[in-house]
Amino acid sequence: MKKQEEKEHSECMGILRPIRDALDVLNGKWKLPIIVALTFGEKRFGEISREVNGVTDRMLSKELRDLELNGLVKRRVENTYPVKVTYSLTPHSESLKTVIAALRDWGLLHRQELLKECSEKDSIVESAS
Amino acid sequence: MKKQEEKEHSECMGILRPIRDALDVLNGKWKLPIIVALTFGEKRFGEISREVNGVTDRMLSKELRDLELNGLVKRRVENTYPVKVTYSLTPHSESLKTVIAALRDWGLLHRQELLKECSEKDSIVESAS
DNA sequence: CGGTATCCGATAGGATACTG
DNA sequence: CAGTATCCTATCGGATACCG
Repeated sequence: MKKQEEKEHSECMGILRPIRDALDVLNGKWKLPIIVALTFGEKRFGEISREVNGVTDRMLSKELRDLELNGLVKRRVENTYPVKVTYSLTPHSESLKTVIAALRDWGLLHRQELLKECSEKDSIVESAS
Repeated sequence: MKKQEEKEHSECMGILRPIRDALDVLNGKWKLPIIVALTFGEKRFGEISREVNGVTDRMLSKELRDLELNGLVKRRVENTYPVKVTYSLTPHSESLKTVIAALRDWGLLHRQELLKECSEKDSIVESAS
């Protein structure tokens, strides 16, 4: 039985790892907003900064580097003066769309569910009063 | 044109909110492991504690409360002595399975992609040496 | 058994100033 | 323009002790 439990555990880990990978790639306050901003076409640092409302240069810089390391964003530098840097989504980032759609759909469904629960609780409170 | 930009922004926010909701529900180091543990059937606090490797009582308690508030986990108390508390997944949590599957699939795909990029970089380094 | 209370270090992220 | 450096706060999560 010990063997069985260990097997169950390692199976869990194997299942969990790719899910964690995916969540980690999307996690953080600004990654999604940045990705969405870039879906409208390639943009320069300053443009993204203006379109993603509230992001600081520091965070934008950091998150863009993260996304680039994950192969979702391409950084291109033009050696003009001043330097012009443009960011764009990679082909690989296309594969994210299904995931994002799944998250969005569930997010909407979930909100409905919470409202439903809420109104059920309300009616219980009402009937108790 | 200002109007257009504002419209674009609010549309982004509308798209982003449910995605963030979904991500927030799954976020945290222990939520997924706990959910997976409970897919094998309803379990007691101590059982989950043992099966989810490395989690502390504090975190388990907190995350279970979070999951319950989000309507994904049901907490049932039996008034025996000592008290027996069992946790189980709700019907609503079933709807998560598609999302988790999407995340897992993409996580696996993404790992392949990173390996591919890596080997491409390697061959560039090799050809440069 | 099923937690809570307290403390602590690590990390995420914001504000501001500065640079090639 | 496209960032970096520095500092600061808040939240996350671990360790340990305790409780009904």
